Amino acid sequence: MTVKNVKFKRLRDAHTRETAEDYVEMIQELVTEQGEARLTDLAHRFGVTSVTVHKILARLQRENLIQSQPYRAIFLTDKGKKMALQSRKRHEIVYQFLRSLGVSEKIAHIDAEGIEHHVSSETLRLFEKFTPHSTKKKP
Amino acid sequence: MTVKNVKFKRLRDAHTRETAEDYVEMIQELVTEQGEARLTDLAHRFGVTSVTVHKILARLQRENLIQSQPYRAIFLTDKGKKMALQSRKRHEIVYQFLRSLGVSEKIAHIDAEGIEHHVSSETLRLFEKFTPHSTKKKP
DNA sequence: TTAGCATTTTAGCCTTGGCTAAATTCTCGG
DNA sequence: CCGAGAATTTAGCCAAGGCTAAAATGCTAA
Ligand SMILES: [Mn+2]
Ligand SMILES: [Mn+2]
Ligand SMILES: [Mn+2]
Ligand SMILES: [Mn+2]
Repeated sequence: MTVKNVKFKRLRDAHTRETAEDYVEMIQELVTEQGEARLTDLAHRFGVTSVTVHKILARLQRENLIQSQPYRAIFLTDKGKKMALQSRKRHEIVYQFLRSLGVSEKIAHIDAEGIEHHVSSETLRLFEKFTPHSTKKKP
Repeated sequence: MTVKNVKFKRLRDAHTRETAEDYVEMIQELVTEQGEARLTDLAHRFGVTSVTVHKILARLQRENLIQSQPYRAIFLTDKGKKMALQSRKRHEIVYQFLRSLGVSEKIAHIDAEGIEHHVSSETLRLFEKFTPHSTKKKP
């Protein structure tokens, strides 16, 4: 592997991580919203079948990101919680940065969902730096 | 597919589009640099085996993006050229925008390689708008 | 000219993320 | 309690993009 194609290696690795990041983020969201995440909720949110979700969850469990008993709800492990927190933070920074440029809410949501998996920490810091703080005052 | 999850737009489809974009872009680059693109060149540039390239090229030919005879060089079709041009333009805008924020060359190259596939035309226009023109003067 | 090296192709394997069909398990209203 | 409907799991299919091993083809230098 030459120095030139390191960037394509990163891209492939990013792809294998994207699914995990989106899933742990969504599981966290569901647990916060409604106390637990069910397979069916995930299928609805991602717009795929329950079978697809089931197989992805098997991988995430194998990778020690989630924990669940057969026919029961899904919860994040400590490792999963850590990834979810980082992913959510990254997602939010990218989204707010796009909004600050003037990207519409709808498009910012769509683009952030993809971009979030490809921003290095260096780029992320710069996105933060150039996002005006909202400094919302209490009314 | 509800309106809520359009943003998750079938990860697999997104990935197959990304591969096509990177390949036609690279083929165009090789044709410009050295008159033709060979399978081996692509394998070297992407850091994968020639077998992997061969299979991807079969798909691209099936999708009418490239054209080639057995054991000969690979060329873009008109459709492929169109995609390559758009991809190259997008790639360049993303790269220059990241550089203008202060992202290092190395990291900007890596991040642009991933981000380029996830920026809508709306976001792209705003990236352009906020990238200072280089206005390099002749010495 | 041709032998050997380089390139391309074929065969066959794997993992991931899609799907449908069907079996299993759970849960809740009557 | 119990059965129906909902949720989950299993089985089996597909395509894409990875790989190694080996066969086929192309090319060039001696
Ligand atoms: Mn996300
Ligand atoms: Mn995402
Ligand atoms: Mn590119
Ligand atoms: Mn790319």
